[in-house]
Amino acid sequence: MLQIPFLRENTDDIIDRYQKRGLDAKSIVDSILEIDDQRKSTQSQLDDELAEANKLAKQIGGLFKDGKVDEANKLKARTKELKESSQVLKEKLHALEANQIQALYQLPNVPNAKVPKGNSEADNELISEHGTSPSFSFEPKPHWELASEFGLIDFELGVKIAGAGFPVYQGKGAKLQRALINFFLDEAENAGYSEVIPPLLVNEASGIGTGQLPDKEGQMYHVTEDDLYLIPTAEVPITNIYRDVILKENDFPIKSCGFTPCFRREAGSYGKDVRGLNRLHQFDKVEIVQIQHPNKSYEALDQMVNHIKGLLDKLGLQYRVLLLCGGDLGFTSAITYDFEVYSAAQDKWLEVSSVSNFETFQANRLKLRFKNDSGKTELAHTLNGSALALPRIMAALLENFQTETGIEIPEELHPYTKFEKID
RNA sequence: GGAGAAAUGGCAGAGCGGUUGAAUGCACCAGUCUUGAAAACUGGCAUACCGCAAGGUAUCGGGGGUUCGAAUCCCUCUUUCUCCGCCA
Repeated sequence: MLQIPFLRENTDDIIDRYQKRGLDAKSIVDSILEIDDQRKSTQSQLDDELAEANKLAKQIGGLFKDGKVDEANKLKARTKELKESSQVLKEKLHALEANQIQALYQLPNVPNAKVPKGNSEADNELISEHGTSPSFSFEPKPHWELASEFGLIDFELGVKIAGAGFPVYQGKGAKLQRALINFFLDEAENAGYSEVIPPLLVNEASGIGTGQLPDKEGQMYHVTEDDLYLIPTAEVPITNIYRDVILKENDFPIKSCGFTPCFRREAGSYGKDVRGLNRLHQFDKVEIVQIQHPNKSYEALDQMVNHIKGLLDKLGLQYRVLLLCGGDLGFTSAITYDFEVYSAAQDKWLEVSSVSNFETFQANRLKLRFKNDSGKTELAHTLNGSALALPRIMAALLENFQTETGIEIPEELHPYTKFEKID
C-alpha cells in the first residue's frame, strides 16, 4: 500500500512508472487524492467541533461544582447541538476513510526504475545464465516416470487421500526431500538467517499485512469456520511477526528463515504444464526474509540473490536469473528476480525461486516501522525470497542427474541423504 | 465445550465518572558530579491524523452505548489466566 504523501508529491512519476505494468492509474490516483482532500477538511471540521465540546464539558463540570446549575444547563444545549453535528461528520469521515483504503488496496506497488516494461513473461530480462546442460547417451525420462520407477513419489495415492496436487513422498523420495530442507536451512543459517517455525494458518490481518488479502483471496485455502487461511508461503507468517512493530535503527538487518509447507488453490490451472511436481496444491519451501533500513534494502536484495545462486551452484544445477518485467511483477513487489532451473527431460525452465524487494509497500500495511536517527518513525523495507522451493528442485535433480542405472545425488547432499545414489 | 477472573505506556503497576495521555517503580536516552565507572541528582522518554507553528483531535484489548463529561458505568466481540471436560 502506498503512502498518501508519496503519492501526492510524485503523482506524475508514479503514474508513469505504473505504465510498466500496463496499468493506467491516473483516474484512481486522482480520486485517491481527491478523497484525501475531503478527508482532511472533514477531519479538521470534526476536530474543531470536538475541541469546542471538550471545552464546554470542562466548563460545565466547573459550574456544577460551584452550584451554578442554571448556567450549566444553558451550556448543555450547545453541547447537544455539537454532538449531533459531530456525529454526522464522524460518519462522513468513516465513509471517506473506507473509500480511500479500498482505492489504495487496488494500487499495486510502483515498479523500481530498473524494471523493464512488458506484458508477460516473454518480456522478462535475462540477467545471467549459469552451468551447462546435461548430456545423455539415452533418452532422459521426465521426473514423474523416474519418481514412479524408483518408488519416490506416489501421485495417485495423494489423489486418494486428498486430491490432485497433493503428492505422497516415499522411501528415498521422502529422505531426499528432508535432506534438501535441512541443507537449505543450514545454508540459510550460515548466511546469518535465524530459523523460525511459524503457524501454517494465519488470520485475516496477516493476509492483509503482506498483501495476499483482499486481492488474492481465491488463491488461498480459507477455513471459513474459524476464518483462518492456510499459508501460500512462509513469507506471510514470518513477515507478520513484525506487524505493528517499531524497531530501533540498530535492529537492522533482521534476517529470518523458515521451512513450511505451502498451500495454494491454483484455481484454473490444469494440463501438461502442471504434470508431476510442476504445480502442486501443497509443496515445501524454505523461505528467507529480511527487514531492512530503506538505504540498505537493495544491498540486501543483491545479497539474497547471491545466496540463491550459491545454493544452485552447490547442487550443480543449470539455471538462469531473470528480472521480471512490469506485467509479470507481483502485486506487492517493487522488483523481482526469478530463478529458473533447466529441466533436461522436459526441455524447459522451471521457476524455483523468486526474490523481491517490497520497499515500504508491505511495511505500510504492516505498520512495520523504525525510529530513525532524528527520532522520527519511518517505514522499514521488507524483502523475501524462496531458498528454495522444493518440488521443482526435486524434479530437476531427478531429471538432470539420471543415469542408466539410477539417479546420482549431488555431493553436497550426501551428508544429508546418507546415500549417494537412488537405484 | 462449561464456570469464574482479568486486559492500562517498553515492562511492572496505580487510577474505577470531572483540567488523567494517564501516579509510582524499573528499563531506556541526555546532562551534572567523577581520573573513569557505579551510585546520587536533574531533565527527557507512546502512536496516529490536521497544522509553518502555537496548538488541536483521537487512542487505557476491539466495536457499540449511557452521560454535558468515560481508563472508570452498560452491552458485545476478542484474547489471557484459573477450575472442569476432552485430547497429541
